[in-house]
Amino acid sequence: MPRRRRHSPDTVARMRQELLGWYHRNKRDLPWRRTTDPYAIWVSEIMLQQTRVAAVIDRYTAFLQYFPDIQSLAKAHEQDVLALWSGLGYYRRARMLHKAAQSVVSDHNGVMPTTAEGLRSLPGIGSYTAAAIASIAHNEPIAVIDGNVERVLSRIQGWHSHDTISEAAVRRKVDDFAQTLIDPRHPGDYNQAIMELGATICTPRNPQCLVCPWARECHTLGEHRTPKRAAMTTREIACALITRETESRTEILLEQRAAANTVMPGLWELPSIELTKSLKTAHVFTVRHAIMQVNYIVHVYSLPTESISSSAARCNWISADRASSMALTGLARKILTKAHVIPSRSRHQLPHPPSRE
DNA sequence: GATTCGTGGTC
DNA sequence: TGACCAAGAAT
Repeated sequence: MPRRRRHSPDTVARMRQELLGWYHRNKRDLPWRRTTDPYAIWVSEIMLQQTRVAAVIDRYTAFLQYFPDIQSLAKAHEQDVLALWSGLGYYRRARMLHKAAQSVVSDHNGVMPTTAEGLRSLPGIGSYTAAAIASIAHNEPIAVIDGNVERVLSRIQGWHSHDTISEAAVRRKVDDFAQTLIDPRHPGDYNQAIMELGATICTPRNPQCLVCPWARECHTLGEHRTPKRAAMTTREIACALITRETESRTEILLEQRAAANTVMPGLWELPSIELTKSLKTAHVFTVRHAIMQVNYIVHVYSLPTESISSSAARCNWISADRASSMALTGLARKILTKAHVIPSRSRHQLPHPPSRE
């Protein structure tokens, strides 16, 4: 027996009109909405994965300035790609984007696949990103399902997992509903519109139902259940701030994380030292830095070079000027900024172009 | 299906 | 103020 249809074709048509009308009146002016270049759309979608719009805007602009097309990205050094990603997090995204660009050049004659199915075969492009690029850049009528879409549609229908309905089953219902709702004439705008609604109106907390274009269709007006998260743990660590002066410049000792490391491989950070061996007299300051489920309390010590022993194989003297444009971890960037070794990034100052010798 | 991967803004 | 979380993908 077929499931009861909750929305007639008329209702679907009205919802499309309500959403697209709201979007055209309220959409934010974002840099990736000013282009139709599939490569630029791609870069924006990778950066936006699990990352807020506000954090992406300047990084997107800088990335496209230094890698304006697939060819320039494909021939870049990975360290320079990571340098432009420094501080954004989830660095695997940058490495996969780089590898995917090389794959497009070597295996696809330099031309990106144009369908969601084709895009899906590139590293770093999953179902969401494939649908986003195909719909926005090529008008393919395929619905995106991200955290926003899942929340918006679940709230409208009052869907949530419980004893007899698994999360996967809810997800399948959301998929079906999303694909029913998408406007086949304006798939890119429709997909961006429903995400924009989730990001600005139908937010996780305190949804603005009074101004929501879909309030009339919504069964719950903002109800949403989220699973509890694992508690954060706290860990105390220490690192060494070691500088030296040459005739013309300040240099800082930095250590490159091993390529085999599962976390942030290849990125640069301050040499770590044992907490117990740190000297109180050499203490500079303490910073807090949360990475995933761990809240780090980081003690920074100013130490002589000799205190870095046998494990210093990956250490290099780096000029302060160059350090700021390298692939630093977010923590290293935070410490070097606080210690005034490198300048803080102003909002309008783009990251320096990758420099290599 | 559950884990893992970063970071900084928000309330 | 610290928990929450943001346009996911890979394994």
